[in-house]
Amino acid sequence: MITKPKGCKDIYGMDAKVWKYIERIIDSFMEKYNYGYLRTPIFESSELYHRGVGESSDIVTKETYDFLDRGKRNMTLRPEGTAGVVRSYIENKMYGDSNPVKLYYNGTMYRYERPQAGRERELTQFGAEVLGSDDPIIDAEIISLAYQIFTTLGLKNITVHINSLGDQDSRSKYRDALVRYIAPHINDFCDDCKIRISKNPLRILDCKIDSKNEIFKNVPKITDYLNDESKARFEKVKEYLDILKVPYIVDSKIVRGLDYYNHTVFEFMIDIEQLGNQNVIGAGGRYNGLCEQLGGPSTPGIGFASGIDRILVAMEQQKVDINIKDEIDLFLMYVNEEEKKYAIYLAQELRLNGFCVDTEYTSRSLKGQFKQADRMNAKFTAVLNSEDLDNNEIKIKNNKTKEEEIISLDALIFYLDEKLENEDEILNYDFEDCECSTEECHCHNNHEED
RNA sequence: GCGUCAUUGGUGAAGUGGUUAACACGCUGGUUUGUGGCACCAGUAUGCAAGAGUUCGAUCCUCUUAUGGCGCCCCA
Repeated sequence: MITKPKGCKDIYGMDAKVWKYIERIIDSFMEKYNYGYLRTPIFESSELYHRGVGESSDIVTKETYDFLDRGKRNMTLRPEGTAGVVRSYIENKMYGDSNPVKLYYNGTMYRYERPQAGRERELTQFGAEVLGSDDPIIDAEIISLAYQIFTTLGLKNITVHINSLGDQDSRSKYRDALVRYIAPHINDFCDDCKIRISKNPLRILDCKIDSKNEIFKNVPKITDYLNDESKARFEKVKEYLDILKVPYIVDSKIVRGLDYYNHTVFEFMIDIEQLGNQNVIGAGGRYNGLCEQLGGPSTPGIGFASGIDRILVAMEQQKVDINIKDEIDLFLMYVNEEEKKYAIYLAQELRLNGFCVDTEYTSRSLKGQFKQADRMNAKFTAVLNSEDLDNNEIKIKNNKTKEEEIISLDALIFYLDEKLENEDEILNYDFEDCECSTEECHCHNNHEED
C-alpha cells in the first residue's frame, strides 16, 4: 500500500469543515485589519533560508527539505513564511509603495523533524508581516490581531507572553552577561546546555531540565540590559496593548530561537494536554535587520505565525462549539430509470437555485436510500414517483417533523426557499455590542468571567 | 538525528506457536413485491503493517524496513 509521507496528514470529513471555518475566520480578520494576501512559492532558493535564519541554530543544516532541481539549483521547501515574504517585499520593490506594507499568508511549510504531537513535517501556517514601520503601534496591532483570531475561533486559556530583546547592542550585551553569570556554574547544567552556552546561550533560559536550577533565581534579566530607547519602546508596546485590552505576561524567558529577532518577541501559549510540549500556538517578533540581511534596503519588520494543525487539535480538545452544518437541504430518491432522469434534472435545477441537494448514486433499495438521506442529515426528502411527476407534482417530506406535502413542481423552489429561510451567516458576529448571552458566541469578551 | 513503545476487517478492538481469527459498531441485502430510522435474519479479514529468517508449522519468536504514539535535540 502506498502511504502518505512521514509526518504528513490527510484532512477530510469534519476536520476539513473545521479547517475551512478556521481559514474563513483568518481571511475575514486579515481583511478587516487591512492586510493584503500574499502567495509566495512553496520552495525557494536554499540561500534565502541560509542567509535569513542565521548560523546559531540547527534549522538550516538539518531540518529543512533541501533538494537539487534538474538544473542543479539548490532549492528548499519553505520551512517558515517570513523569509519568503521579505524576499517578495524586496524583489517586488514594495518598499517603493506607501509604507508600511501589511501582508498575510496561509500555506504549507516543511520541516524535516521527527513527528510528535502537534509537530508534522508538512504543516500549515498562517501569519502576518508588516514591513516599513518601526512604530510600537504595529507591534501591538500584530499581537492583538493574532489574539483576536484565536479568541474568535473560540480558544480558551490562551496566554500572551511578551518580552523585549532590545536592539542588537542590548542583546549582545545581555548575551555576554548571561554567559558570564552561568559559565562558572556550567557543570551544574545539563549536557545540552553545556553546548548551548557557546552556541546559543539565550536558549538556556527555556531549557526544560535546567529551568528548575537554583542558579536561575538570580539570573540576569534582559530587561536590565535594555538601553533607554529600547526600554521606552517596550513600554509603548505594553501601553498600546493595554488600550487594545490584550492581556499579556511579561516573560523574560521568551527569547526565540533565531538570530534576526530584536525588540518585541512574543508567544501565544495554550494549556492543552494533547499538544504536549508543543503548547505554543503562535509566535513572532520584530526583525528589523532581516530585510537588509537579505539584500534589501534597511527596513523594519515584524510578524507572527501560527500553525493551523495545532489550532485544530486545540479546538477539538477544548470542544469548541462552532456552527458547522453537516447537512443538506434535500435528498431525492427514485426507483426506475424515468424517475432517475428526473432526479438528476431536478437536482441540477435546485442546485443552480442555491439549494444543497443530493440524490442516489448506487442503486440502493428505497429503504437504503432513506438511510442514506438520514446519514446526510437531509432536511427534506422526496421520493420521485412517476405518477406524481406526470401530474406535475412532487411529494416532499420534512425529515424532522415527518410532515408530508404534495406540492406542484412549479412551486418547489418557492416552497423550499420559504422553509429553509433561517440560514445564518458564520462571520456575522458583532464584536462591539455582543452581550455574550449564548455559549455559541465567539466574541472575544471573556465568557468565563461572566 | 537519538531513545522508547506500538501496528489485527470500513471502525473500536479480543485472541493463540497448530487446521472456520471472538465480540461490537458500521455497511449491504432480506422479513416489508415503492416509504426509512425499531426489531429479527443473512452477508461482510484465504488474513493479523511489509519483507526475510527460526520452526514440521508463525498473526504470535528473531531481524530489517515502513508508519504511528511519547520523550530528547531543535523549534522558524
